[in-house]
Amino acid sequence: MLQVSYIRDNREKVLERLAVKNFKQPELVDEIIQMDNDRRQTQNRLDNISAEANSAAKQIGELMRKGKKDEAEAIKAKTGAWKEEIKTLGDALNTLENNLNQKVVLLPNLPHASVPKGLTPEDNEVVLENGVKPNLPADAIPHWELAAKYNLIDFELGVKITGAGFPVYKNKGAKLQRALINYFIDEAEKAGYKEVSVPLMVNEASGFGTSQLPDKEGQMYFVGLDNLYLIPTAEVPITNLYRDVILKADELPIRNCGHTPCFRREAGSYGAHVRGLNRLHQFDKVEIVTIAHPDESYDILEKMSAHVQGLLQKLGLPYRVLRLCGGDMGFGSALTYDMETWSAAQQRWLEVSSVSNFETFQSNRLKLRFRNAEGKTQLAHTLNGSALALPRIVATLLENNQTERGIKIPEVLVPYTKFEWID
RNA sequence: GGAGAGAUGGCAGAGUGGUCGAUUGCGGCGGUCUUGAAAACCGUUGACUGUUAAAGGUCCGGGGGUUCGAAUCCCUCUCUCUCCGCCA
Repeated sequence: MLQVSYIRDNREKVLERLAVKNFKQPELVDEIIQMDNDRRQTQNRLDNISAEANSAAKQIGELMRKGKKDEAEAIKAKTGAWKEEIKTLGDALNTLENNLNQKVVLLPNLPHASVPKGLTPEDNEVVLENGVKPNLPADAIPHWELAAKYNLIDFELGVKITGAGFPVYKNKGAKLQRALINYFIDEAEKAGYKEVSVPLMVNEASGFGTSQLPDKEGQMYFVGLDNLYLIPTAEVPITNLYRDVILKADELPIRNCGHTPCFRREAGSYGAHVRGLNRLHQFDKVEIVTIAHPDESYDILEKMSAHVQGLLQKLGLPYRVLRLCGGDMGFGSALTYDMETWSAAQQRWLEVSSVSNFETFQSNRLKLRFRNAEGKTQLAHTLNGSALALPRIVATLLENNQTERGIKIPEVLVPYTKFEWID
């Protein structure tokens, strides 16, 4: 959520930046400024009357104590009108604030200066490409066929017990999951991220804090009886650990990592591109989250990106890094890098990670602050990224590493899987 | 699920209608002392809003009410704890 004071002071810049994100309602900006003026005016009137009423109440108290009842009664007689006006103005202020908030929440974050203009994924900027795309034999098959051939994943069984998009992993397929999770966590810890294990359901306040709510209810599973949401990503609970917290400057940056399953309704998805592991309702992911000083957050974003790339390199997967264009970026992000691996059997890039700097967009909602050099509270920056999401990694590993003998497990994973081949 | 108790500043914990944004202790910060540290002593220490800076305003779990005046009284919601029951 943008800060109203910032919008007020930087109207032109806000409009210019929102245009990069192809924001459809630029008129909201002026509406918000106008509403904020009204709000401030009302607040001012309310404050003044409250001040009068407060001092009158004090006088009455004093007079009563001195036994000057008549004088006290005289002042009391005047308070009725104030009281009424305080009530009226208070209600008006409430309404104004609510209306204002409802509008502010509609504004996406302002994109960083380096974000390319553009509307669709085709407009994303390829930052770099790394690794060698394997030349598979002509009879190479996609991962869903490999999964069946080697009895690794049973999609139909998942449909029986839950529904489409909830696969059952079996045999070496299940072991590979566990190996990847442990490997990713170990690597994150080596890079300085402290592991946390967090709840898989969150309340509404948490959903709001990381900007899933309001508006993206439709993407999350909701447990109505208890008013809880299943997490679409560990970003939500891990970032919300620091909701309503004022940190010391020397505690920054705070780095956390965690593994969770993620639950996504993926309403509206369909077609060949969602086959197999390409798009699921439940999947496992290791997430890295950083709370950073604003001066450092972009350096840290690069480091987080480098960490993710390091994982892909060690796994021997060809990948590329995209700088998302304004139109393809998430609502709350200021700058996002997507990492995609090359799936050789499907002949397409698969997104396996997304690393973003949210600047103060989340922290303003979270009330996540730190005490700066002047001793004042200041909003921190929040960043997060997948390191990594499992299913498409599994898909790419299976497809790219298929040989006549079987599927070769990358060396770095062998200590975790305890086997070298799926055959 | 049943019964009871509770929610106050970073933490602990006072405060039951007025001078309370809130006693005190711990913690934090600054200082004295010390080669340095500890101890001791002195001072300081909530957030938001607002202003050039002040003043002022708001906040004692959330919301509503009573009153000239509410941390304090009333209603309501949420959460936490204890005991009982059930249970991985």
